[in-house]
Amino acid sequence: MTSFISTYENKVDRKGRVSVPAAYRSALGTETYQGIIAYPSLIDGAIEAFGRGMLDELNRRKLDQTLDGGDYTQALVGRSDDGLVETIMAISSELPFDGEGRIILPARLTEHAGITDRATFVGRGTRFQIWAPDVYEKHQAAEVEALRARLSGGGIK
Amino acid sequence: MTSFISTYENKVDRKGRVSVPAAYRSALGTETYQGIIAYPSLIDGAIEAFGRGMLDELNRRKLDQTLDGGDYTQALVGRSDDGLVETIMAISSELPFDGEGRIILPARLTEHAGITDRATFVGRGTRFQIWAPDVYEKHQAAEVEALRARLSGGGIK
DNA sequence: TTGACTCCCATAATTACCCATGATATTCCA
DNA sequence: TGGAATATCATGGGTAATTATGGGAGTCAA
Repeated sequence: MTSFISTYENKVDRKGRVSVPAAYRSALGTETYQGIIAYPSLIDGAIEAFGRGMLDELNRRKLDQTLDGGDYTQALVGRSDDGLVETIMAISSELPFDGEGRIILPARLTEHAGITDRATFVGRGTRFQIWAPDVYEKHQAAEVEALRARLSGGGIK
Repeated sequence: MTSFISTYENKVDRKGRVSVPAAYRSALGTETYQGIIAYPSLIDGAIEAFGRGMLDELNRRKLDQTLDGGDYTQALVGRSDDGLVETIMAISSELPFDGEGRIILPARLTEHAGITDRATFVGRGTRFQIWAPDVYEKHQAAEVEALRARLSGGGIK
């Protein structure tokens, strides 16, 4: 199972290139396509990213579900109720690695995330995010604080 | 089931390496990945650690749950729970063993725990903690005292 | 030409890998 | 059963490989 964990802050050079952390690249190692899939987060001011394997898995399970449910129209024509997967496909970019494991972030994505010369890669298990460092720092502090409050309340062992 | 017990105090050398107690390593023996997962405790001034198997299990269950339920929204945008797994993934580090069963503690973690040249490994059953020896000593004394007070008061049945 | 992009090479810092040592344990066998 | 041979462990250090980063040369299209 590919698994993205930990956070890394890397530089974005003047050509717009940024190294994908080696740990993430090796997590993607088994995949044939050398690169990542990315799209602007629908919730956070960040970039969402994952491997092609994850994309295929999503499509496969979605197809299974529609076929098993007898919804052939949906399977063939590709229309679902919420259209989320189709929408994600539409707004996603394929970002191939160069020889050194770097990608070029399209302007559309850096603008959404407010990324200029530095980028923070944040592991989320099955996928990862790319943030502007200062934005992420605030977001993360709030996230941890909420979790800590919940833990001290005895919610998790 | 992997099970960590007892405490050990080991040296942190000038390269930042520290031996994981052999008893803990053999408890992890069945796992394919040779190393541990660690993150700063949200409650104590210590490092929390466990095997890779536990992390994968967390991820797998989360992914299956969201995809099998047809909840692509959660799988894609990551709001399938209140953020616990997401946050743990972000603040965790993957620490692989070298040939001698040592790990390198990232600065982020040693600073959180106040660890400099020595580290105390504390078994907690399914997981273990890493403390600065002097900090742990005080913490442990207080913990024992609280427990003693509770027991003598007849609070436990 | 001017960008935008890909491929290739260079480098400093970090990390991984290998071997060595002393201190404990453990095994073996006469 | 006593004691030597053998393992295991924590620790230290040297060296090769990897990583993140920067820049130049070549390609293609407008």
